[in-house]
Amino acid sequence: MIKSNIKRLLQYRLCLTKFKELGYSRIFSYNLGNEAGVSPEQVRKDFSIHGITGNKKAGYEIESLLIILNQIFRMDEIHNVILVGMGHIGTALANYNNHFIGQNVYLVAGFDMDPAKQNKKTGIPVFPLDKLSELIEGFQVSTAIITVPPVSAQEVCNNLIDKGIKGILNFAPIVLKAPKNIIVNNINLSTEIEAIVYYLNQQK
Amino acid sequence: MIKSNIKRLLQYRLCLTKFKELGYSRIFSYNLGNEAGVSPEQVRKDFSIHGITGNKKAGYEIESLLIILNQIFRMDEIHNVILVGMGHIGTALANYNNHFIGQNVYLVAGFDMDPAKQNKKTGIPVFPLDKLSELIEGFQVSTAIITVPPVSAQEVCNNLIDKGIKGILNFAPIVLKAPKNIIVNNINLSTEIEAIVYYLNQQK
DNA sequence: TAGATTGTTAATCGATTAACAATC
DNA sequence: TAGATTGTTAATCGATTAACAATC
Repeated sequence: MIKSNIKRLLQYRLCLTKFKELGYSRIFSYNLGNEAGVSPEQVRKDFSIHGITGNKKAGYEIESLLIILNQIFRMDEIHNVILVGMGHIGTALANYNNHFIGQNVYLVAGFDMDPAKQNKKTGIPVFPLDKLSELIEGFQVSTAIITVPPVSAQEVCNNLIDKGIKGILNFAPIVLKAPKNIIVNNINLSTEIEAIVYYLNQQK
Repeated sequence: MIKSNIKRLLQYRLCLTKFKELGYSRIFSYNLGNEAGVSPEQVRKDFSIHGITGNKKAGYEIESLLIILNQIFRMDEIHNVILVGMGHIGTALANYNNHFIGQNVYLVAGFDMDPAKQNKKTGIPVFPLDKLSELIEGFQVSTAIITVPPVSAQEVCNNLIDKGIKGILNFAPIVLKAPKNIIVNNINLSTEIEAIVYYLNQQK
């Protein structure tokens, strides 16, 4: 499970980029918290955890904050990512190419067992699964996105780990089982909608 | 923010459906926890919170568990959902029609300001934004999905709330601001990948 | 019955919030 | 300087885990 603290830091980074584009050079915890939807104390605490300090009177300098955050998240290095399953969601992510994912994160290849999908025109080249090893090694990929149907997700997951993948973002609606040293982030889009429906009914 | 307890209950529901299809009629907290990736104690505790009880020796009956969960999440009623922004992600979700979202949750209409997107062939009809009121009222919609670019997301959000929407699933990479009575679930896909990259580097 | 499983209470853990001294 | 803001410590809150009596 991804820590809230980490998610918020990444959110702060987005907000800071926005403030920078608006021409700001310094910012207070209050402004950043307001933009990120959290309290100023939470912002300072989050920074404190990672040893990030500001200026007692003048808040934080946006530029240096961004540099520190980029270091924490290794955004100064290139991270190649692959995607398995060129269905609707997979194709959508591929069409963003490296735009949906952050700075210096690149979707270098897609995979699908269906030859028709392999010829499909998307933002990234699509290969059959027997090319996995070759491309993972060639592009030095350690992170993969799974967008296959739930029945085949665990099998694909095992296959990816076997080929050297260490981190997985899974969109298939099952909880993937993997060794503890593998980072698995399960996202279930239907659950996110159903939870909203639940809370709406709670209000009544 | 969605409680973990609620997310897990929805996950249990998926697992139970799977077990049912495999022909099982009863299940122990251990089996369910194993499938959902949590401890048996966590399963029992989650059930306990909602007053769900099993049988001291024979575990839980799958069929009645599913009935109770469906009641908790109002899955016996129809929930119509709309989607604003027919870009890559929006189109992908629309193409699933009501398959990506749960039982009795239907994507009834998409919206986009671009007339070209309005004619695009997708699983759902696409309208200009001035039809929002008409369709929200006609289909009695209270939940919307936002898949527009970040610059227009807050404006779309305000517009939706103004038209009577009470719950929002937001894929735009900003934290939407909304009154407390509005349920907002912000999902940032790039953050999910970047968090994995972070944890992978932590291991080194 | 004996053994296994539930349901709940208590203990622990972690995360958020509050408070406030330090200080720019 | 006075006032505002940070950074950290302590307090609170909530969620998870452990323990175990009840019991099928």
